[in-house]
Amino acid sequence: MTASSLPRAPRRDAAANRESLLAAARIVFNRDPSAALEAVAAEAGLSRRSVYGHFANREELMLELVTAGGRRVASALESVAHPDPLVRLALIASTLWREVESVRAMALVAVRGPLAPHTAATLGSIRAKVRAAVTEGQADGSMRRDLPAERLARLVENTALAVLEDSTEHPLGARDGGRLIMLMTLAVIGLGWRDASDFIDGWTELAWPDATGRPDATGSTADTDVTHR
Amino acid sequence: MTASSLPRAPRRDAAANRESLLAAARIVFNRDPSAALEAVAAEAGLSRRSVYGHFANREELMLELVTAGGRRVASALESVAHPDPLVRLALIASTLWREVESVRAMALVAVRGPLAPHTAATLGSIRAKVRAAVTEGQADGSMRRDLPAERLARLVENTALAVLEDSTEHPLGARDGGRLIMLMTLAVIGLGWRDASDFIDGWTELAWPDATGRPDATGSTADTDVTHR
DNA sequence: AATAACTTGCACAGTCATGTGCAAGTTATT
DNA sequence: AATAACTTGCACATGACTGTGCAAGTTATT
Repeated sequence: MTASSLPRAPRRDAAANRESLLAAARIVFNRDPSAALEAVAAEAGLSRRSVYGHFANREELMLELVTAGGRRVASALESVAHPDPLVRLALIASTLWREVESVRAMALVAVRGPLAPHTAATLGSIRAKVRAAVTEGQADGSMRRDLPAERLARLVENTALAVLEDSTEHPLGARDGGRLIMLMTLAVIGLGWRDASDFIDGWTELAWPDATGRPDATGSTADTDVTHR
Repeated sequence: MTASSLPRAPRRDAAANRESLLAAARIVFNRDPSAALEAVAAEAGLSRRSVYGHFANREELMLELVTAGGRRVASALESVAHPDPLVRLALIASTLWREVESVRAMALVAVRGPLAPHTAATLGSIRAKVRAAVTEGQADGSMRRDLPAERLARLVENTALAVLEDSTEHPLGARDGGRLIMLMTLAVIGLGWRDASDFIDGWTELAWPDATGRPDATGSTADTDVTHR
């Protein structure tokens, strides 16, 4: 006796298909944000027509994709807090690394398209956090002062994206990627490479959160060769 | 008596229009690589139809744009040579800065599209140069060794592009831009910000080529505030 | 087993951009 | 002033993609 004598409950496999479509969209649109829905459907193993059974139109699919990603990223970033602005920046960076897929999807769509304003809202909260850390770091002398905070913040942001992008074409293990994005962030912010390495190693909160004691969940690509100093 | 009694010589204004179209294409496609030819024609003050009077099709326009840019960049880079790989890298960076427009146009098209192989050839020569400098720098200890040369070279490349892109939305004076792109390159390569600044100031060949003695040709945006240490 | 929920294929209308043909204009050149 | 070179506007064919309607299937649920 769920709800009196109403027609019936929606089928469960439909929800699954909906998820398949979203997953497919993430993959396909990550390659080419303007790919046809046909391609998405194919990736999901469904027909183009059925896409419209789950989403009103292309834009709604995109929106769903981006808001979901946005929520993930935003919630992941909420917990980031640390008195030292340098540590905080590194934490933001490595957090983003853990959300690569979401971040990339958003970044690609956010560039242009009708969703730009929508994504800007989510991306905006990240920007604010970065911006604050940078201003603080410049004030206490731990970050370079030869550039205005706004520009430095944008450079940090773009560098992170660059690492993220590069890692799609040239895959990186989870832990190596996390370290690399921190290294690059610290580099842009003004640290020399040895200082950056030492800095990361000096803070336990910047160590890779290793549930077990084993190497790497995502499989450490030999390519990286991050020799830790 | 130029060439016997042939029909006639081509008109000169036609060539001018052709140039207008190329210039317009550079502007429009820089905003949106997949913009319609209509937009390009409009930017050039011509009709869409006339585009086809100068170029067989969209792709030919693109090709022309990219090869022209490629030649400029390539020839500008030919003269870059220096025993010290760090200086060489900085020189490559600042040379690219001087070719922003060409570089951006190429980079945007090179990403995807049918011209990717074509641009790859031109970009390839830059890559090789960067790659060589990096390998050399790692060998003599002047560049970070915690990353494999390939990846480091790509990071340098992407960082330069990031600076270039950022500078379109947030303009930079010619000299400030040149300095910034060198600073970022050196940062990625491993130098701390003070070291990078000192390094640039220490080599006369890295000083901004000031024909006269006056500040800046492109107008120095107060935004930059590059306080030189 | 009955049935509503879902998928599919197809047909169709609508949009947008490309590329071409042609006739009528405008403009540089001789 | 004559004329070839060039531009323009319009019409038209084409192709890729979106979004919708509907009939005929398939499948989960009761």
